[in-house]
Amino acid sequence: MFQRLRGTRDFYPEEMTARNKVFKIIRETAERHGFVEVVSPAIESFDLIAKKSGEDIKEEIYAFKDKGGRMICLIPEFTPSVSRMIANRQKELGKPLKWYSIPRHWRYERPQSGRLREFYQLNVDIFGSESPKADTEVLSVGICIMLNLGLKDFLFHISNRKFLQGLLQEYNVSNIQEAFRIIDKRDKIPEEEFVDGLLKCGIKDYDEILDILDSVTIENIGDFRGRNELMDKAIDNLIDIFRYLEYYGVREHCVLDLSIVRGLAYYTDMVFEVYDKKKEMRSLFGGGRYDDLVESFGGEHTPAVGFGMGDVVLELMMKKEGVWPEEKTDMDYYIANIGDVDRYVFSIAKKLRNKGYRVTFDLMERNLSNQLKYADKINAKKVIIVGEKEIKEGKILIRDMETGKQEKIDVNKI
RNA sequence: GCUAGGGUAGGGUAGCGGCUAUCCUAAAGGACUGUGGAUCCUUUGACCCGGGUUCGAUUCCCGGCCCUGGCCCCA
Repeated sequence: MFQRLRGTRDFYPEEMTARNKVFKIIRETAERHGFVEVVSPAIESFDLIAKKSGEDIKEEIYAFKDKGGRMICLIPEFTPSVSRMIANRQKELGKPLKWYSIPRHWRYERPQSGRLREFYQLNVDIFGSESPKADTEVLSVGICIMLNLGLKDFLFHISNRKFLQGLLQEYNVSNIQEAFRIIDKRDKIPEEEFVDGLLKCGIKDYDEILDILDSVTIENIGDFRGRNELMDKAIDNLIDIFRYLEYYGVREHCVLDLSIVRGLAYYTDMVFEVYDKKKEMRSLFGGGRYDDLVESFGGEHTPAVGFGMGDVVLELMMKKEGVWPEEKTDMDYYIANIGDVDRYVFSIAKKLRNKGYRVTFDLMERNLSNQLKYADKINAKKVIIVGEKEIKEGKILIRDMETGKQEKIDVNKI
C-alpha cells in the first residue's frame, strides 16, 4: 500500500463538498469587493523565488533540477509570481490592479498544527495605489471573508511600521531590523531574553518605548505628531485607515496595535495580523503594504498592499467555532429500475440532467431493495422508480426520500 | 535540524511473552424473487518495517519509517 507523502492531504468527496462551500464564499466575497482572479504556474525558476528570500530558502522549499538541468521549485508563496506577472505586462495593465488567487503552495517543513507541506493560500493584493483607501479595501475583504464564513472570534491588529521605525530612530537605535524582529517575538519569548535582545540592539530606554507601544490607541495617537517625518506619516496613514474602516462599518473588528511589526523585511508601511480575540491560537493570517517589492523584481515602482491566508489554520479555526460546513455529499435524483426498463432509465436521466439536476442510476444490477439502500447512502433527495408494471401504463413512481411519500406520475411529465 | 508521545482491518478500538487477536463501524450479499434508514445472518478485512532477546515476539529491547504535538523557522 502506498501512503500519502508527509504533510499532504487527500480530500474525499465529503470533505470536498465542505471545502468547495468555503472556497466559494471566499471567491464571492473577493469578487464583490471588485477583485478578479489570477492563476500562475505551480513551478517557477528557483532564481525567481531566491530573488526575494535569498539562496538559503533552498532548504525550506521543494527545489530540484528538471530534465534540462534548470533549477526549479514548487512555489512556496505567491508574491514572486504575481510580481513577475506585473513586471511582464507593466504597460498594458491598468492601475489599480485588484487581484486575488488561491494557489497551492509547497514548503519543505516539519508539519504541525496549522502547518502542512502542501496547502492552499488565498492571496489578495492591490497594486498601483498608495492610498490608505487601498489598505482599507484589503483589510475589508479580509474582515468580510471571516464574517461571511461565520467566524466571530477574531480581531485585526493593525499597525504601521514607520511609527516604530521613527520612534526607534528618536532613541538612536542602531539596528532597527533586528529590533523589529525582537519586538515581533515579544509574546513568544521569556521576558529576560526579550529585554536582553532589546539591549543588544541599542535600546536602553525600552521601558519608555514599550509603554508607548502598549498605551497608544487610535484615539490618542495624534498626540505623537510633530516628532519626526516617519511617525507623522504613519499617524496620518493609520488615522485615515481607521476612519475608512469606520465608514465601511467594520471598525469594530479592528484594533490599533503598534507592537505588530511582522518579522519580514519587505513590509514598508501598514502591517496587520489577525488573532482570535483572546490571542490563544497562533496568528490566523496577516499582511501589509510592500511598496518596493515589485520594483525589486524588475518592474516599475509599484505600490502594493495585500495579505495571504492559508487554508489550514482557517479550517482549524472554523472547526473550533463550529462553522465548518457539514461534510456530506448529496444527489438530486436516483433512478431505480425493476425489470427490463433500461431505455426509460436512460431517457429519464438525460431529461433530468438537461434540466440541471444531479442524477445517477444503478450500475450494479442490484435488486430494488439494495438500490434504495444505495440511494439512501448517497443522500438522494428523490428516487424515481421505473417498474415494468407501471411503465406499461406509461407511469413511474417518484419517492421523496425524506418523507417517504411516493406518488405515481405520467412518464411524459418528467 | 532538535524534542515529547504514539503506530492493531477502510475508520474507531480491546488485548496478551504462547488460545482461531476483541468489539463497534464500514463495504458486499442474504433473510425480504417490487420499496431505504431498523433487526438478524454470512462474507471481506489488521498487529508499520528490519534486527535482537527468547523454545516462541503483535507484546520486551534497539534502529528505521510514519503519525500527532512543541521548538527552530514561518514567505
